[in-house]
Amino acid sequence: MTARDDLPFDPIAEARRQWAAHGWEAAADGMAAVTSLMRAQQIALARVESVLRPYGVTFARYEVLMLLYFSRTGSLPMTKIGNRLQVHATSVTNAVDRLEAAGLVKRTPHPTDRRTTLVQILDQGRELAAKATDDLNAQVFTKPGLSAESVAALVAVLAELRHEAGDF
Amino acid sequence: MTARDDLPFDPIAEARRQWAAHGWEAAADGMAAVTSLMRAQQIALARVESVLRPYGVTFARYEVLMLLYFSRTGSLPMTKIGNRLQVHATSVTNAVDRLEAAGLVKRTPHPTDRRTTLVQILDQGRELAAKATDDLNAQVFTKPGLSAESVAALVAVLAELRHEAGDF
DNA sequence: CGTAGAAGCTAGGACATCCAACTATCGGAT
DNA sequence: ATCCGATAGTTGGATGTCCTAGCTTCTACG
Repeated sequence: MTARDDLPFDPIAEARRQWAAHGWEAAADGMAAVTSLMRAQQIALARVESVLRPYGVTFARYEVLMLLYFSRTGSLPMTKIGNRLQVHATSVTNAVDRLEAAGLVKRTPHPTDRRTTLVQILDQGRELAAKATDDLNAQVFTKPGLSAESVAALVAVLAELRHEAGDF
Repeated sequence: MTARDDLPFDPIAEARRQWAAHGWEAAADGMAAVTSLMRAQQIALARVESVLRPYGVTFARYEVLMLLYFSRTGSLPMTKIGNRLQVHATSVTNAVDRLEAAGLVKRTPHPTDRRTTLVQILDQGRELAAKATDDLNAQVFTKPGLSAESVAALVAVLAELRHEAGDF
C-alpha cells in the first residue's frame, strides 16, 4: 500500500491554500469542490468494486443489471440503458458484451424496429443482482461513512449540480 | 449526443424509489449518495477535460504538473506524487511518461537514494500549468454550477467522507 | 415513392486506473 | 558484516470511458 498511506494533512486543503496564495481566490473553492469530487468518487468506487469483485462484475455492469432487474419486462434497448446511466453507447456495448459472455443477460432483436437491440436479463442475472445488492447494501450503502444528515445533504447538492448540468 | 439527452426525471431518485420498494430502505440513501457521486464526478471530469484538451493534457497529468508547480524545488519523487494524488504508482509512471514525452517534465535520479526517481518540472511545463490553470479557473472553477454555500457544504461533506476513509 | 437525414449499434483507437509480478536498492536485525 | 524484509519504480494484462467512423434501418419531406 505504499501509494495509499495516510497523509499528515489534507492535500485538497493544501491545494486550496496554494490557489489563494497565487491570487486565484475566486476559483479556490470551485477547485476544491471538483478535486474533492474526484477523490470521493475514487474512494466510493473502490469500496463498491471490492464488494462486487467476488461476483465477477464491475459497478458499470452491476448498474446495467439493476436497470434490467427493475424494468417491467426485464429487457431494455441498448440506447435506453445508455440514457439512464448517462454513458456512451459504446460503453453499453462493452458492458453488455461482458454480461452476455457471463450468461447474465442476452441480446434479442426488437420486434418491430430492426435497428434496436433489446437486452434481456436472465435468471442467473437476476440471482446475481439480488445477491450482490444484499452484499452492497450491507457492506457499503448502509454505512457510507457519513451521518444520515450529511448523506442527505450530499445527495441534495449533487442533484443540484447534476440538474444544472442537464443530467435530468 | 444520442446517449446524453435530458431525461424527464432523475434516474437516481427513481433508483432510490426502487430500493425502498424492494425493502432496502436502510440502504437507499447510501445507494443514492454513491451513485450521485459517480455521476457528478463524470460531469465535472468532462467539463475539466474539455478545457484541458487544447493543452494536450488530461486532468490526471494536470494534477501531477500542479503538484510540481507548487513544490519548492520543482521536483518530487514518484512515490510522493502517488501519495498526494492517491493513485497507484503505475498511474504515476503512466502520467509521467506522457508528460516527459511532451517535454513538460523530466526524470532525474535522486542524489542519495538510487531507488527513487525525481520528477522535475520544466519551463514549458510551468508555462502550460499557468495557462491551463487560468483557463480552468475562468471556465470551470469560478462557476461550478452551484451556489457558494452549496460548494462549501459539498467540500465539507466530502472532506468528512475522505477523512473517514483514511484519505488523510 | 425515393432520397436525405436521423437513429441504433458496433469496431478500432486513445487514455487512465487498478492489480500482480519483477527488478533494483535500502536498511535494520542478528 | 550479512541477509531478509521493506521500498521505489516499471512492465504487462484487464477493464471502463470516450471519440471517430461506419453500417444498417427508419422516417419524414419533397
